[in-house]
Amino acid sequence: MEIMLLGLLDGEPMHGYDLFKYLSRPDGLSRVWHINQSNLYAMLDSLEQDGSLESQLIQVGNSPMRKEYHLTAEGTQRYKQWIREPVLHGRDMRQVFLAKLYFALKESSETAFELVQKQKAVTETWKREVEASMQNLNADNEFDRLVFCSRLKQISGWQEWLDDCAGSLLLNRTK
Amino acid sequence: MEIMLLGLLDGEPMHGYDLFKYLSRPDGLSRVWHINQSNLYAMLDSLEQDGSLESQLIQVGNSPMRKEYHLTAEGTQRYKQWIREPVLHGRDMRQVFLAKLYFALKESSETAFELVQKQKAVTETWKREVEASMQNLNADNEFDRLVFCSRLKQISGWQEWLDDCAGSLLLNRTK
DNA sequence: AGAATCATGTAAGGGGTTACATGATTCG
DNA sequence: CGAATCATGTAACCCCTTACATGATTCT
Repeated sequence: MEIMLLGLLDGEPMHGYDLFKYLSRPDGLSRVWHINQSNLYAMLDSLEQDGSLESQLIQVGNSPMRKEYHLTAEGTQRYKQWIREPVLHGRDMRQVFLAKLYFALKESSETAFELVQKQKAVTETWKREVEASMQNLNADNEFDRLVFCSRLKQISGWQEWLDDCAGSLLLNRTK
Repeated sequence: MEIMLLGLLDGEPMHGYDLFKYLSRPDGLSRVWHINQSNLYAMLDSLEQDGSLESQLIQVGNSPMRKEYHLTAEGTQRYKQWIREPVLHGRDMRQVFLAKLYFALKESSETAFELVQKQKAVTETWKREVEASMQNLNADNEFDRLVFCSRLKQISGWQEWLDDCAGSLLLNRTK
Protein backbone atom coordinates (compact mmCIF):
# COMPACT_ATOMS: atom_id res chain seq x y z
CA MET A 1 0.00 0.00 0.00
CA GLU A 2 3.07 2.17 -0.02
CA ILE A 3 2.05 3.45 -3.40
CA MET A 4 -0.78 5.45 -1.85
CA LEU A 5 1.82 7.72 -0.28
CA LEU A 6 2.92 8.65 -3.79
CA GLY A 7 -0.58 9.88 -4.50
CA LEU A 8 -0.56 12.07 -1.43
CA LEU A 9 2.78 13.58 -2.42
CA ASP A 10 1.79 14.14 -6.04
CA GLY A 11 1.91 17.88 -6.60
CA GLU A 12 2.59 18.76 -2.98
CA PRO A 13 5.82 17.70 -1.31
CA MET A 14 5.43 16.89 2.38
CA HIS A 15 7.42 15.48 5.25
CA GLY A 16 6.48 12.42 7.25
CA TYR A 17 4.67 14.19 10.02
CA ASP A 18 2.53 16.13 7.52
CA LEU A 19 1.48 12.83 5.96
CA PHE A 20 0.78 11.39 9.37
CA LYS A 21 -1.48 14.26 10.30
CA TYR A 22 -3.21 14.11 6.94
CA LEU A 23 -3.91 10.41 7.42
CA SER A 24 -5.12 10.99 10.97
CA ARG A 25 -8.03 13.10 9.80
CA PRO A 26 -11.32 11.21 9.88
CA ASP A 27 -12.37 11.85 6.28
CA GLY A 28 -11.10 11.25 2.77
CA LEU A 29 -8.52 8.56 2.17
CA SER A 30 -8.39 7.60 5.83
CA ARG A 31 -11.91 6.19 5.49
CA VAL A 32 -10.30 3.30 3.67
CA TRP A 33 -6.64 3.33 4.62
CA HIS A 34 -4.88 3.71 7.94
CA ILE A 35 -1.22 3.62 8.72
CA ASN A 36 0.65 3.96 11.96
CA GLN A 37 3.34 6.52 12.41
CA SER A 38 6.37 4.27 12.64
CA ASN A 39 5.37 2.30 9.58
CA LEU A 40 4.83 5.53 7.67
CA TYR A 41 8.46 6.53 8.16
CA ALA A 42 9.59 3.06 7.14
CA MET A 43 7.51 3.23 3.97
CA LEU A 44 8.95 6.61 3.05
CA ASP A 45 12.41 5.11 3.46
CA SER A 46 11.68 2.20 1.21
CA LEU A 47 10.01 4.39 -1.42
CA GLU A 48 13.11 6.54 -1.46
CA GLN A 49 15.31 3.49 -1.82
CA ASP A 50 13.33 2.13 -4.75
CA GLY A 51 13.60 5.45 -6.54
CA SER A 52 9.99 6.64 -6.31
CA LEU A 53 10.80 9.46 -3.92
CA GLU A 54 13.59 11.89 -3.19
CA SER A 55 13.97 13.92 -0.02
CA GLN A 56 15.64 17.06 1.19
CA LEU A 57 16.29 18.16 4.72
CA ILE A 58 14.70 21.46 5.62
CA GLN A 59 15.15 23.59 8.69
CA VAL A 60 12.32 25.94 9.51
CA GLY A 61 13.11 28.40 12.29
CA ASN A 62 14.32 26.54 15.38
CA SER A 63 12.00 23.57 14.91
CA PRO A 64 13.34 20.06 14.33
CA MET A 65 14.67 19.18 10.88
CA ARG A 66 12.07 18.10 8.38
CA LYS A 67 12.68 15.58 5.63
CA GLU A 68 10.54 16.76 2.76
CA TYR A 69 9.70 14.15 0.13
CA HIS A 70 8.78 14.75 -3.50
CA LEU A 71 8.00 12.39 -6.36
CA THR A 72 10.67 11.46 -8.84
CA ALA A 73 9.78 11.01 -12.51
CA GLU A 74 9.73 7.27 -11.87
CA GLY A 75 7.47 7.67 -8.85
CA THR A 76 5.10 9.88 -10.80
CA GLN A 77 4.88 7.31 -13.56
CA ARG A 78 4.23 4.43 -11.14
CA TYR A 79 1.48 6.39 -9.46
CA LYS A 80 -0.20 7.61 -12.65
CA GLN A 81 -0.24 4.08 -13.99
CA TRP A 82 -1.59 2.65 -10.73
CA ILE A 83 -4.66 4.90 -10.64
CA ARG A 84 -5.46 3.89 -14.22
CA GLU A 85 -5.48 0.13 -13.55
CA PRO A 86 -8.49 -1.73 -12.14
CA VAL A 87 -8.01 -4.22 -9.30
CA LEU A 88 -7.90 -7.87 -10.29
CA HIS A 89 -9.32 -9.53 -7.18
CA GLY A 90 -12.67 -8.95 -5.55
CA ARG A 91 -11.09 -8.77 -2.12
CA ASP A 92 -9.26 -5.61 -3.23
CA MET A 93 -12.41 -3.64 -3.97
CA ARG A 94 -13.03 -2.51 -0.43
CA GLN A 95 -9.68 -0.94 0.20
CA VAL A 96 -7.54 -0.76 -2.94
CA PHE A 97 -10.18 0.16 -5.46
CA LEU A 98 -11.63 2.84 -3.23
CA ALA A 99 -8.16 4.30 -2.73
CA LYS A 100 -7.58 4.36 -6.48
CA LEU A 101 -10.89 6.10 -6.88
CA TYR A 102 -9.91 8.65 -4.25
CA PHE A 103 -6.79 9.58 -6.18
CA ALA A 104 -8.45 9.38 -9.58
CA LEU A 105 -11.07 11.87 -8.35
CA LYS A 106 -8.29 14.18 -7.24
CA GLU A 107 -6.95 14.12 -10.77
CA SER A 108 -10.21 14.62 -12.68
CA SER A 109 -13.73 13.30 -13.11
CA GLU A 110 -12.64 11.86 -16.44
CA THR A 111 -9.85 9.82 -14.88
CA ALA A 112 -12.24 8.54 -12.23
CA PHE A 113 -14.88 7.72 -14.82
CA GLU A 114 -12.41 5.73 -16.91
CA LEU A 115 -11.21 3.84 -13.86
CA VAL A 116 -14.78 2.93 -12.99
CA GLN A 117 -15.43 1.72 -16.54
CA LYS A 118 -12.35 -0.52 -16.48
CA GLN A 119 -13.38 -1.90 -13.11
CA LYS A 120 -16.86 -2.63 -14.38
CA ALA A 121 -15.38 -4.76 -17.15
CA VAL A 122 -13.21 -6.73 -14.73
CA THR A 123 -16.11 -7.20 -12.35
CA GLU A 124 -18.22 -8.63 -15.14
CA THR A 125 -15.59 -11.30 -15.78
CA TRP A 126 -15.57 -12.19 -12.07
CA LYS A 127 -19.30 -12.72 -12.25
CA ARG A 128 -19.01 -15.00 -15.29
CA GLU A 129 -16.25 -17.01 -13.63
CA VAL A 130 -18.31 -17.57 -10.50
CA GLU A 131 -21.34 -18.55 -12.55
CA ALA A 132 -19.20 -20.99 -14.53
CA SER A 133 -17.84 -22.55 -11.32
CA MET A 134 -21.36 -23.03 -10.02
CA GLN A 135 -22.11 -25.35 -12.92
CA ASN A 136 -19.66 -27.97 -11.65
CA LEU A 137 -20.95 -28.01 -8.10
CA ASN A 138 -21.86 -31.19 -6.32
CA ALA A 139 -25.60 -30.80 -5.94
CA ASP A 140 -25.84 -31.94 -2.33
CA ASN A 141 -22.99 -29.77 -1.08
CA GLU A 142 -24.94 -27.02 0.61
CA PHE A 143 -21.90 -25.14 1.88
CA ASP A 144 -20.25 -24.78 -1.50
CA ARG A 145 -23.50 -23.52 -2.96
CA LEU A 146 -23.85 -20.91 -0.23
CA VAL A 147 -20.26 -19.76 -0.74
CA PHE A 148 -20.86 -19.14 -4.42
CA CYS A 149 -24.16 -17.43 -3.75
CA SER A 150 -22.43 -15.07 -1.34
CA ARG A 151 -19.81 -14.23 -3.94
CA LEU A 152 -22.41 -13.50 -6.56
CA LYS A 153 -24.27 -11.23 -4.15
CA GLN A 154 -21.13 -9.29 -3.31
CA ILE A 155 -20.16 -8.97 -6.95
CA SER A 156 -23.63 -7.77 -7.90
CA GLY A 157 -23.41 -5.24 -5.09
CA TRP A 158 -20.18 -3.89 -6.51
CA GLN A 159 -21.64 -3.78 -9.99
CA GLU A 160 -24.63 -1.74 -8.88
CA TRP A 161 -22.37 0.58 -6.97
CA LEU A 162 -20.01 1.01 -9.93
CA ASP A 163 -23.03 1.92 -12.03
CA ASP A 164 -23.97 4.56 -9.46
CA CYS A 165 -20.40 5.87 -9.54
CA ALA A 166 -20.38 6.10 -13.31
CA GLY A 167 -23.69 7.94 -13.21
CA SER A 168 -22.68 10.54 -10.67
CA LEU A 169 -19.31 11.04 -12.36
CA LEU A 170 -21.01 11.76 -15.65
CA LEU A 171 -23.11 14.44 -13.93
CA ASN A 172 -19.98 16.08 -12.53
CA ARG A 173 -18.07 15.80 -15.77
CA THR A 174 -18.82 19.35 -16.85
CA LYS A 175 -17.57 20.82 -13.57
CA MET B 1 -7.27 -18.52 12.00
CA GLU B 2 -5.66 -21.29 13.96
CA ILE B 3 -8.97 -21.99 15.54
CA MET B 4 -10.28 -23.48 12.32
CA LEU B 5 -7.89 -26.40 12.79
CA LEU B 6 -9.76 -27.21 15.98
CA GLY B 7 -12.91 -27.60 13.96
CA LEU B 8 -11.26 -30.01 11.58
CA LEU B 9 -9.96 -32.10 14.47
CA ASP B 10 -13.27 -32.12 16.33
CA GLY B 11 -14.38 -35.71 16.50
CA GLU B 12 -11.60 -37.05 14.29
CA PRO B 13 -7.99 -36.87 15.42
CA MET B 14 -5.52 -36.35 12.59
CA HIS B 15 -1.85 -35.66 12.02
CA GLY B 16 -0.47 -32.64 10.18
CA TYR B 17 -0.21 -34.22 6.80
CA ASP B 18 -3.82 -35.42 6.95
CA LEU B 19 -4.92 -31.85 7.63
CA PHE B 20 -2.72 -30.59 4.82
CA LYS B 21 -4.27 -33.00 2.34
CA TYR B 22 -7.75 -32.16 3.56
CA LEU B 23 -7.10 -28.45 3.07
CA SER B 24 -5.60 -29.07 -0.37
CA ARG B 25 -8.87 -30.40 -1.74
CA PRO B 26 -10.66 -27.86 -3.91
CA ASP B 27 -14.02 -27.93 -2.11
CA GLY B 28 -15.45 -27.31 1.33
CA LEU B 29 -13.51 -25.18 3.79
CA SER B 30 -10.67 -24.62 1.33
CA ARG B 31 -13.02 -22.46 -0.72
CA VAL B 32 -12.57 -19.83 1.94
CA TRP B 33 -9.41 -20.73 3.80
CA HIS B 34 -5.99 -21.77 2.63
CA ILE B 35 -2.89 -22.55 4.61
CA ASN B 36 0.54 -23.58 3.53
CA GLN B 37 2.15 -26.68 4.85
CA SER B 38 4.90 -25.16 6.96
CA ASN B 39 2.54 -22.77 8.64
CA LEU B 40 0.14 -25.62 9.37
CA TYR B 41 2.77 -27.41 11.43
CA ALA B 42 3.61 -24.18 13.24
CA MET B 43 -0.06 -23.64 14.07
CA LEU B 44 -0.42 -27.14 15.43
CA ASP B 45 2.58 -26.48 17.66
CA SER B 46 1.13 -23.29 19.03
CA LEU B 47 -2.31 -24.83 19.57
CA GLU B 48 -0.65 -27.58 21.54
CA GLN B 49 1.29 -25.06 23.58
CA ASP B 50 -1.81 -23.05 24.46
CA GLY B 51 -3.59 -26.17 25.62
CA SER B 52 -6.18 -26.55 22.86
CA LEU B 53 -4.58 -29.69 21.45
CA GLU B 54 -2.69 -32.71 22.65
CA SER B 55 -0.66 -35.06 20.48
CA GLN B 56 0.67 -38.57 20.49
CA LEU B 57 3.32 -40.10 18.30
CA ILE B 58 2.14 -43.05 16.26
CA GLN B 59 4.12 -45.49 14.19
CA VAL B 60 2.21 -47.26 11.44
CA GLY B 61 4.16 -50.04 9.78
CA ASN B 62 7.52 -48.78 8.54
CA SER B 63 6.22 -45.37 7.55
CA PRO B 64 7.49 -42.16 9.18
CA MET B 65 6.25 -41.28 12.65
CA ARG B 66 2.94 -39.45 12.76
CA LYS B 67 2.01 -36.90 15.35
CA GLU B 68 -1.70 -37.31 15.86
CA TYR B 69 -3.54 -34.38 17.38
CA HIS B 70 -6.81 -34.42 19.29
CA LEU B 71 -8.83 -31.72 21.00
CA THR B 72 -8.50 -31.16 24.73
CA ALA B 73 -11.56 -30.20 26.77
CA GLU B 74 -10.35 -26.62 26.61
CA GLY B 75 -9.91 -26.79 22.84
CA THR B 76 -13.36 -28.25 22.40
CA GLN B 77 -14.86 -25.46 24.44
CA ARG B 78 -13.01 -22.74 22.51
CA TYR B 79 -14.18 -24.21 19.25
CA LYS B 80 -17.80 -24.72 20.25
CA GLN B 81 -17.99 -21.18 21.48
CA TRP B 82 -16.37 -19.79 18.35
CA ILE B 83 -18.90 -21.32 15.96
CA ARG B 84 -21.71 -19.84 18.05
CA GLU B 85 -20.46 -16.25 17.89
CA PRO B 86 -21.16 -13.92 14.96
CA VAL B 87 -18.33 -11.87 13.49
CA LEU B 88 -18.17 -8.25 14.60
CA HIS B 89 -16.63 -6.60 11.54
CA GLY B 90 -17.93 -6.58 7.99
CA ARG B 91 -14.51 -7.40 6.62
CA ASP B 92 -14.69 -10.77 8.41
CA MET B 93 -17.80 -11.95 6.57
CA ARG B 94 -16.01 -13.20 3.49
CA GLN B 95 -13.62 -15.53 5.24
CA VAL B 96 -14.34 -15.87 8.94
CA PHE B 97 -18.11 -15.98 8.85
CA LEU B 98 -18.14 -18.49 6.00
CA ALA B 99 -15.71 -20.68 7.92
CA LYS B 100 -17.92 -20.53 11.01
CA LEU B 101 -20.85 -21.48 8.84
CA TYR B 102 -18.91 -24.40 7.41
CA PHE B 103 -18.30 -25.82 10.87
CA ALA B 104 -21.75 -24.95 12.17
CA LEU B 105 -23.23 -26.92 9.26
CA LYS B 106 -21.04 -29.88 10.18
CA GLU B 107 -22.57 -29.78 13.64
CA SER B 108 -26.23 -29.40 12.70
CA SER B 109 -28.66 -27.33 10.68
CA GLU B 110 -29.93 -25.87 13.95
CA THR B 111 -26.48 -24.62 14.96
CA ALA B 112 -26.02 -23.09 11.52
CA PHE B 113 -29.44 -21.50 11.62
CA GLU B 114 -28.77 -19.92 14.98
CA LEU B 115 -25.41 -18.59 13.80
CA VAL B 116 -27.09 -17.03 10.79
CA GLN B 117 -29.72 -15.41 12.99
CA LYS B 118 -27.09 -13.90 15.27
CA GLN B 119 -25.15 -12.62 12.28
CA LYS B 120 -28.28 -11.04 10.85
CA ALA B 121 -28.73 -9.06 14.05
CA VAL B 122 -25.14 -7.82 13.99
CA THR B 123 -25.38 -6.95 10.32
CA GLU B 124 -28.45 -4.85 10.97
CA THR B 125 -26.52 -2.78 13.48
CA TRP B 126 -23.75 -2.23 10.92
CA LYS B 127 -26.32 -0.89 8.53
CA ARG B 128 -27.73 1.53 11.09
CA GLU B 129 -24.24 2.74 12.00
CA VAL B 130 -23.38 3.46 8.38
CA GLU B 131 -26.68 5.22 7.84
CA ALA B 132 -26.05 7.33 10.94
CA SER B 133 -22.56 8.27 9.73
CA MET B 134 -23.98 9.37 6.41
CA GLN B 135 -26.01 12.04 8.16
CA ASN B 136 -22.88 13.95 9.20
CA LEU B 137 -21.29 13.97 5.77
CA ASN B 138 -19.99 17.11 4.16
CA ALA B 139 -22.39 17.49 1.24
CA ASP B 140 -19.80 18.32 -1.40
CA ASN B 141 -17.45 15.48 -0.51
CA GLU B 142 -18.20 13.08 -3.33
CA PHE B 143 -15.63 10.48 -2.30
CA ASP B 144 -16.92 10.08 1.23
CA ARG B 145 -20.44 9.70 -0.09
CA LEU B 146 -19.35 6.98 -2.51
CA VAL B 147 -17.48 5.13 0.25
CA PHE B 148 -20.58 4.98 2.41
CA CYS B 149 -22.76 3.97 -0.52
CA SER B 150 -20.40 1.09 -1.24
CA ARG B 151 -20.58 -0.06 2.36
CA LEU B 152 -24.35 0.02 2.36
CA LYS B 153 -24.43 -2.00 -0.85
CA GLN B 154 -22.12 -4.62 0.56
CA ILE B 155 -24.04 -4.83 3.80
CA SER B 156 -27.35 -5.17 1.98
CA GLY B 157 -25.81 -7.93 -0.12
CA TRP B 158 -24.85 -9.81 3.02
CA GLN B 159 -28.29 -9.29 4.49
CA GLU B 160 -30.01 -10.73 1.45
CA TRP B 161 -27.63 -13.64 1.43
CA LEU B 162 -28.14 -14.30 5.15
CA ASP B 163 -31.88 -14.36 4.49
CA ASP B 164 -31.31 -16.96 1.77
CA CYS B 165 -29.20 -18.98 4.18
CA ALA B 166 -31.85 -18.88 6.87
CA GLY B 167 -34.45 -19.98 4.35
CA SER B 168 -32.57 -22.95 2.99
CA LEU B 169 -31.52 -24.01 6.48
CA LEU B 170 -35.12 -24.06 7.60
CA LEU B 171 -35.96 -26.35 4.69
CA ASN B 172 -33.20 -28.75 5.70
CA ARG B 173 -34.08 -28.61 9.36
CA THR B 174 -36.12 -31.81 9.32
CA LYS B 175 -33.32 -33.82 7.69
C1' DA C 1 15.18 -46.66 -11.45
C1' DG C 2 13.08 -42.42 -11.08
C1' DA C 3 9.00 -39.76 -9.71
C1' DA C 4 5.54 -38.84 -6.72
C1' DT C 5 3.85 -39.03 -2.22
C1' DC C 6 4.31 -39.40 2.83
C1' DA C 7 5.66 -36.73 6.87
C1' DT C 8 7.71 -33.06 9.62
C1' DG C 9 9.85 -29.38 9.95
C1' DT C 10 13.71 -24.96 9.53
C1' DA C 11 15.14 -20.43 7.71
C1' DA C 12 14.48 -16.18 5.73
C1' DG C 13 11.75 -12.56 4.73
C1' DG C 14 7.40 -9.44 3.69
C1' DG C 15 4.18 -6.49 5.72
C1' DG C 16 2.13 -4.97 9.46
C1' DT C 17 1.52 -3.97 14.63
C1' DT C 18 2.51 -1.79 19.43
C1' DA C 19 5.53 0.21 22.52
C1' DC C 20 9.13 3.05 23.35
C1' DA C 21 13.23 6.71 22.72
C1' DT C 22 14.53 11.35 21.89
C1' DG C 23 14.48 16.07 22.06
C1' DA C 24 12.70 20.49 20.73
C1' DT C 25 8.60 23.73 20.68
C1' DT C 26 4.28 25.58 21.55
C1' DC C 27 -0.02 25.94 24.24
C1' DG C 28 -2.75 26.66 28.50
C1' DC D 1 5.45 24.90 34.63
C1' DG D 2 3.41 20.93 32.77
C1' DA D 3 1.04 18.98 28.77
C1' DA D 4 0.41 18.54 24.17
C1' DT D 5 2.32 18.75 19.76
C1' DC D 6 6.19 18.59 16.46
C1' DA D 7 9.31 15.36 14.19
C1' DT D 8 11.85 11.11 13.32
C1' DG D 9 12.81 7.06 14.21
C1' DT D 10 14.26 1.91 16.76
C1' DA D 11 13.06 -2.60 18.65
C1' DA D 12 10.38 -6.31 19.26
C1' DC D 13 6.95 -8.99 17.84
C1' DC D 14 2.81 -11.31 15.03
C1' DC D 15 1.08 -13.55 11.14
C1' DC D 16 1.89 -15.35 7.12
C1' DT D 17 4.66 -16.63 2.81
C1' DT D 18 8.18 -18.98 -0.09
C1' DA D 19 11.95 -21.82 -0.40
C1' DC D 20 14.41 -25.43 1.19
C1' DA D 21 16.06 -29.83 4.14
C1' DT D 22 15.43 -34.56 5.22
C1' DG D 23 14.49 -39.13 4.66
C1' DA D 24 11.35 -42.91 4.03
C1' DT D 25 7.80 -45.26 1.02
C1' DT D 26 4.92 -46.25 -2.82
C1' DC D 27 3.71 -45.83 -7.68
C1' DT D 28 4.92 -46.37 -12.80
